[in-house]
Amino acid sequence: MGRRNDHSRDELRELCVKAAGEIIQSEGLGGLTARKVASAIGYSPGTLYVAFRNLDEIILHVNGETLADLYECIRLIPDLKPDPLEAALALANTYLQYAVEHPYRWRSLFEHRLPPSIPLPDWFNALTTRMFAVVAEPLERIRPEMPPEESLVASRAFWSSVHGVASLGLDSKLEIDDRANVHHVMHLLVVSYVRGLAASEEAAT
Amino acid sequence: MGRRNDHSRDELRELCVKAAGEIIQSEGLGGLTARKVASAIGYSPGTLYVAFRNLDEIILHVNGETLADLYECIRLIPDLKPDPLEAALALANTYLQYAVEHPYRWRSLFEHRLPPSIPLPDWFNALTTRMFAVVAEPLERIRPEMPPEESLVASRAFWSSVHGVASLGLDSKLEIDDRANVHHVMHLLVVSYVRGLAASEEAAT
DNA sequence: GCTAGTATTGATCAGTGTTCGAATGAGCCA
DNA sequence: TGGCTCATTCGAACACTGATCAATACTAGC
Repeated sequence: MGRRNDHSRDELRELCVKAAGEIIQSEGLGGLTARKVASAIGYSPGTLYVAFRNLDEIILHVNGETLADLYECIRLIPDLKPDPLEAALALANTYLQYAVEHPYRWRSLFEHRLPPSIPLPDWFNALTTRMFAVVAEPLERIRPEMPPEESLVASRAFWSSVHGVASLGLDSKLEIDDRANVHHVMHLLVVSYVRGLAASEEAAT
Repeated sequence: MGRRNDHSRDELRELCVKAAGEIIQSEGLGGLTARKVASAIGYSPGTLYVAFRNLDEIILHVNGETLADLYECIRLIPDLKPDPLEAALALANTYLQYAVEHPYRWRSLFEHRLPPSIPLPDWFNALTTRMFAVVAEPLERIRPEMPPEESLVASRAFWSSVHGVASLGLDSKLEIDDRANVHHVMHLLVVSYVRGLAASEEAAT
């Protein structure tokens, strides 16, 4: 064939990301292949590589959408829950729920890794930062005197640990019976962490 | 060639796991291929498949060794640190240190995933359980009245959250400047969690 | 020295990401 | 309308992957 011009380059990129997202959603990151994406959008494999440098770049955009999606799920929580502990619990539960409902998309966020030399692009990191900001807000309400550096650390500690529980829990690496218990573990983590954070006037070493 | 009988089947398995472990250690899970393992032990690719069902099985054994290794690093900590908070800090720091020092081996523990239908073998799960037991002990000292189910949950919450911080931190997904700050985040997590756990007489919902 | 049987091989298969020369057809100008 | 140009698209090809299995080379027993 030759020039069809059915889609502009930007439309092509969008098509690729959409198709790749659907494949990841239903088959997982491991089920994603260049040929599948190509055939899903009705182009040949070679065409993917004029729209993106490689498959990694496509996956990165899918993950970006997932991050944005997750952000939408949590962004309003701090406003809806005046009580910091309740807000923290809602954030953690929403995260866990998202992971349960979109297991493959969520996993792709952590399964996918760029070659060690290549750093994540700025637009991607911005999505992460924005998310931490949502989490930081209720924690700051717990200890208003906390300096900004400290709140940064507190939000990272909180969000990573919530992620850790979700991650090991849903991978059944917790050696704990059923799924309900993952929620139990999450609850204990959040309650303890928030209570401990509130109790410590000086948290640094 | 034909029958060489240089090694018994068990020796062959050991050789494979050793070679695979070294490849993972230096090139990561992604750098592991059946052909590399075969050439490292001086056999042809086909021979791997008489010793193991597939590559996954080899990786599982490498991960098992890593888990055992990590266990050796932490097992004595509760005895050496009578103070529960100090023990918890030492456990978390040792975990983080292990992850920093053996990044590829450690990552392989979580990067590798069996097909969804196939559960982890019992001998592997036993290694995980054994590890949680070490972690549970200092936490029980914090709240001696805690029933066994509760201590199970508490140790899972603790260890998963420590893992979460290490995992996101070392993947530079924390959006935080330098590596020293990962330790800072870990410290805050442990101090807060332990303090909060101590404070809560009733932790369940 | 022969034979039986097994340990080992390596060519082979179907798949992967990625590349690039070749083919096509849209848009432009005479 | 005819012809030209060149961006766009294709798909064969490359080097690789995990896994299989008929053929082979060897050891052990007699």
